[in-house]
Amino acid sequence: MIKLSINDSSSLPIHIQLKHSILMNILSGKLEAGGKMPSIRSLAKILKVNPNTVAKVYYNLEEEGILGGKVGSGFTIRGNKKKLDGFKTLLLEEEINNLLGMAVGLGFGKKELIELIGRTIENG
Amino acid sequence: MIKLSINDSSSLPIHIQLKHSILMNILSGKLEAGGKMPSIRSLAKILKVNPNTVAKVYYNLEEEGILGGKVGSGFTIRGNKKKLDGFKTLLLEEEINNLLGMAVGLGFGKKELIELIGRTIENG
DNA sequence: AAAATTGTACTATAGTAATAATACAATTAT
DNA sequence: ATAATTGTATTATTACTATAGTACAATTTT
Repeated sequence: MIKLSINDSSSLPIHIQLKHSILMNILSGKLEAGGKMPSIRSLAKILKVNPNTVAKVYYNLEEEGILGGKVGSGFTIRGNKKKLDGFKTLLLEEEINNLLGMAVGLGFGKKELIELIGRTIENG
Repeated sequence: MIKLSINDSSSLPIHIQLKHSILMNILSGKLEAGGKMPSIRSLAKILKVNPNTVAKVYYNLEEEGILGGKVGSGFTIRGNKKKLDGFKTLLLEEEINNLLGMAVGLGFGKKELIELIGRTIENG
């Protein structure tokens, strides 16, 4: 089941959030490779967002080879398992590095950080 | 030594990036509580950014009690060690939860994640 | 006292993001 | 065949971000 989210209070533009959200759904397998994406109009309606904005995201993902679109039949998720798996690892590593950068910047040591992460994972 | 950074290719607006950057400098102790901030004009010149944008960030941090400004003498970093430490932990926990959310969303297990983090920390 | 610096405030302009509305062509469903 | 759906494209409008320029009052420096 697809689950997309847009946060109004986020400072990130909607099309960036939506792209990220769609990517997450594809990479997690909620949207299967080869399967069909919701139509631009239907998705726009569900998310209460302008169709132009959804189209923009779809076009963008098409340029990156993640989606393929045809008039009349809609957008399809392009297989390319390798590329998708690459994205997956890349995305997570990027997030880990963000966390690491912040922790180091704030003066946390490695041990301290790992400990805090462990605690957070257990309590979450 | 203060070290601020603005990324042109980021989707986040400059004033958000700058606020975050300043906050990091304060929380890490690079900018001491009670110390003076660079003047709006000088900081704007250094970062090659409009003075209005810097002012906006300073006003914003003033509202949150992090900074205090006076005409003629400039902005000062409001002590409140407790509040600053609170911010520090909050910021890091938020980042950890971001990572966790993404990992879970992508289908990674706790063990898998901790292992990957550990490896990334060592290799970083 | 005079000059320089600083925060504060305002107007104007340009670019991007997002919305609204409409139209057309290709495909699918009936 | 006809109708409905879908991608594609365009124009207009609004809001936000950032810049540029100017001006004034309070403080600091000289």
